[in-house]
Amino acid sequence: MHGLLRDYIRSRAGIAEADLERIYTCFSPVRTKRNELLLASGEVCQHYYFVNKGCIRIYTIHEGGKETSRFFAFEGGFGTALPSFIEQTPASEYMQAIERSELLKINRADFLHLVETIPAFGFIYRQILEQGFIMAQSRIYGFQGFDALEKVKWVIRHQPDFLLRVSNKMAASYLGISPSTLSRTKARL
Amino acid sequence: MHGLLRDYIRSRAGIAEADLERIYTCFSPVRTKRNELLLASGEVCQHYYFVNKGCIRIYTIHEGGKETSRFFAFEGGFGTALPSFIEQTPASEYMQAIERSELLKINRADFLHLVETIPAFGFIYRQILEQGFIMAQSRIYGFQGFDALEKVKWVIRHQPDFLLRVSNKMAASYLGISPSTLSRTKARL
DNA sequence: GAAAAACATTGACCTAGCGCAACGTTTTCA
DNA sequence: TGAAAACGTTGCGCTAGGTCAATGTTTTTC
Repeated sequence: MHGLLRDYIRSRAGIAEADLERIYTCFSPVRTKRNELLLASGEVCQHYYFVNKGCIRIYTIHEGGKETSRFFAFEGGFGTALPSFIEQTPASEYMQAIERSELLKINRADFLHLVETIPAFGFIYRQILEQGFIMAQSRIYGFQGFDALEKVKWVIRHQPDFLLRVSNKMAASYLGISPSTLSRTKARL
Repeated sequence: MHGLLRDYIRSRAGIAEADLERIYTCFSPVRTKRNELLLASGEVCQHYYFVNKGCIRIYTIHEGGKETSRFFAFEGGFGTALPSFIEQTPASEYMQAIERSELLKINRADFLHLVETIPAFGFIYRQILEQGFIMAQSRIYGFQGFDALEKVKWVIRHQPDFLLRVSNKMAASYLGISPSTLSRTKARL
């Protein structure tokens, strides 16, 4: 149950077995069906999720109903609606499991407590933030000035199975192009 | 000299006077002239900067010479080429003072040491990362689907003096539109 | 397992905004 | 302080990619 999580932590920081145990007990398993909503816009996010199996998507819906996908967490990744989770304000985003998934969730109080009392966990959280920051920046700024073809090539290079696991519509909204354009672009790869 | 920095820290975390002193001694003052380069692409970033007066810009140059501005730090803000600073890899970005500025800089070893030995400083760094992440996301994803006029209105609302302090060219490259389009857009506000 | 709903693909049309160029203004620096 | 370089603004033509709609395919639901 906690195998992937243990690997995640162990590979990033030295940690005592007792601390690992303490961490495990804070995470509880959740099973979802396909497209199950984990958080709706307007709610305050109370949990951080770790993906054992399946996939989480974070997205927003603009006026007019258009969706923008911000982030996907696959097996072995963490994900949450960070602004809401951190500041305990109503989320502007939605969070859903886009496949039948097995998740581990931890509530905010426990999470912050672990961050503050287990140095290795605090370190890992800092890493998550740093990496998230770096990834988001490189993806997004890299995209400035990319045309559709370059964006698609970029995602194929950096997340090879992304286009295979995610629907066209979601992938398009992640890349910031229309589904039609993504279709056309894939056709001429 | 350290007044702004003290305010910054004090307003974000309770901290002992002795720890504040320790922090000060790690920061050394730097004066720059207008457009002075602090870091060139390809170099490894060794310093974190705090802006006492003036402004720092982080930007990249694509093939073809086109610039993209990623981030501006004004008075009372922190800035660095984070990916390079964190991972000690050659930076893909440039960092410059775009005005005659007074900065405080701290080197990486001292910075990490403070993060690890002064809890309040570690907390503040985590806050910087969290806020940076949130800001970057909200700016960038908010822009998905914005047309030029909406982008300009957004920046006027969120950073009212931005367009006044930053050249058209830089502002345009920050908003992801061409200087011509920014000119035209401002003309019809 | 059949009807309905959502999705992918492709074609036709249209527009926001880009590149380029011209021209006036501001900044730089010797 | 004066020449040269950089910048801001505006006009013009072009194109990448958006919307809308039609058709076929997959998924959902009862």
